[in-house]
Amino acid sequence: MEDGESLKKIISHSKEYGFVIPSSEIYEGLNAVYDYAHNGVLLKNNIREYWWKSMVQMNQDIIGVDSAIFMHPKTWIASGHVEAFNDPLIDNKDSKKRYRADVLIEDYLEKQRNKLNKEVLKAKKKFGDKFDENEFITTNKRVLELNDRIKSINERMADGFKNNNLNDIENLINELEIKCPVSGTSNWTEVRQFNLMFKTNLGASSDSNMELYLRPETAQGIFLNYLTLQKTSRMKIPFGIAQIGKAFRNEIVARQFIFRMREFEQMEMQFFIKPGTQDKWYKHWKEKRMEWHLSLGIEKNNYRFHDHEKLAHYADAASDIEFKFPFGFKELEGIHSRTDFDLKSHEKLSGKKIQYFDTEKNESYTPFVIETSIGLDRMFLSVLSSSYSNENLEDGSSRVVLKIPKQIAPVKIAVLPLLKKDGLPEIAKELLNEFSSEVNLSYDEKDAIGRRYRRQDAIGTPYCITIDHKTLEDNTFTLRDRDSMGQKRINKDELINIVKDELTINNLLNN
RNA sequence: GCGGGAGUAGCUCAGUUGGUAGAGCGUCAGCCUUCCAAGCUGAAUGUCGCGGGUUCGACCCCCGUCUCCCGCUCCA
Repeated sequence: MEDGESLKKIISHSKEYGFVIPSSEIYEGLNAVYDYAHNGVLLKNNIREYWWKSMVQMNQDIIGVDSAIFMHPKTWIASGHVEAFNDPLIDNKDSKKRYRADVLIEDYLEKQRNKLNKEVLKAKKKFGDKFDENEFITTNKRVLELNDRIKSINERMADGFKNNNLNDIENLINELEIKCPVSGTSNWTEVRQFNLMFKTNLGASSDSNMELYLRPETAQGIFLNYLTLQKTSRMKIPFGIAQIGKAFRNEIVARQFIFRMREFEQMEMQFFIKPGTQDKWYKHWKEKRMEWHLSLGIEKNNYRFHDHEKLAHYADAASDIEFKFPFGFKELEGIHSRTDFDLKSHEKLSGKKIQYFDTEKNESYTPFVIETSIGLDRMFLSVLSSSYSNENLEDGSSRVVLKIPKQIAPVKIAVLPLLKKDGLPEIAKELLNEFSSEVNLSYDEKDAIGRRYRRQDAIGTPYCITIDHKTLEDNTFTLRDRDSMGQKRINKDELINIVKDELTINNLLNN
């Protein structure tokens, strides 16, 4: 199947069977905003629960928090988002390529510096011991010009960026006749500012309000609360703080269904460690997190690590767990060694001491942090896209089946009376009542039994239980398996065991 | 934001050189049926993405706009 095709199929299947639907559709929808319908919520909740239990409930050294989406605006100054999330961008009209305007100038500058270095090296060789770099630069006319140019560009860039003056940046690009590396032309659009954080106002009246951002990541809610959480839970390093919540980014291009949305949900954990131990813990969490993914039982080849070469400003090591989505391998989860960057900058900006006191050594220090951060919506899409399959059956017919890992399937068992008479529906409903507090069930009495099986296949229900006339005599029923389509006769005790052994999230956790 | 493609019922799509819409599947009601969709009968469902223009008349032509997919771009 072609990639584009298969994503399209998943999108329409998602809608038709109540997983994910476009937001505000009666008003023509909103770009890259989606709502989760009934089966979608069930699946999403299960993934969330699986993550939370395995990270928090099963780790005595990890605690939880649920911080507010609104945070003090200074948070984002300290975190570096105010600076780093404001990109001036420019397009080349010929090549249709888009660049960060400042990077374009930086690259140009880099070239000039290389030129200068070459000249210096050449002269060095020529003059040997007698060479004086400063003298050379100030006396050689050509080199002096080059040096002055570099200086002046540097200054202008600093000015332009300080005042956020897009015109300055644009003029500089035009003056320097910077060319697009692809088209080789200087046919540029104007420079535009992209702010990747959503702004809103706190306070209803216009004179008393405060401008703030919707959080672009949940991590800062952990860092700001780090010391209070550590103290109130009496945690000792190493320990972690986990959080699940929404984050918002005004992406330039939000696309590919729920893969990149402007409003999304993160599940992340910040693990606080002693400085110097980051290599060990980074490795530890990389392995741990991969294990977690693989324990779901989705084909192993769908996952791979991607170690970052270019690191973000806060990290000293970073790796992604990538998943093979219908549109290729893309980031599913990030494991970052964040050093003490965040805590240190909050400490600096707030003036409050945010350190850990080590009672054994009687000294305090700023912990280092290892972060694991996974997109819940991406996880959802990975489950959905890897479980979707269109099977051709021996009898020439076909079926669409979602082979979702049983333990996180939205509906675990469908209870189906073979006929809707002779008391069969009544027995089915009794079963429903008996098990619905344990697992999510569904009841269906409409249409031929085969059709009902297919309906359950389409939403990924692992088992169907069919009540027939024999049930009236001996209390047994047919158990039909989603993946093999095989059937067998079981009694209620056996059903209880199946529920207990196969269909709960605890089964995943105990493996 | 650029380029390409697309938007008609829940889904997949058809639609006569412009005369205000159809099919299959699905859904609902009923019948028939003792285990893998496609037996029978009946029914509902669309401001043809949205707004404007041309026209006596627009799903169809023109302009704008929104949304989706692909490529580029961007990505803490």
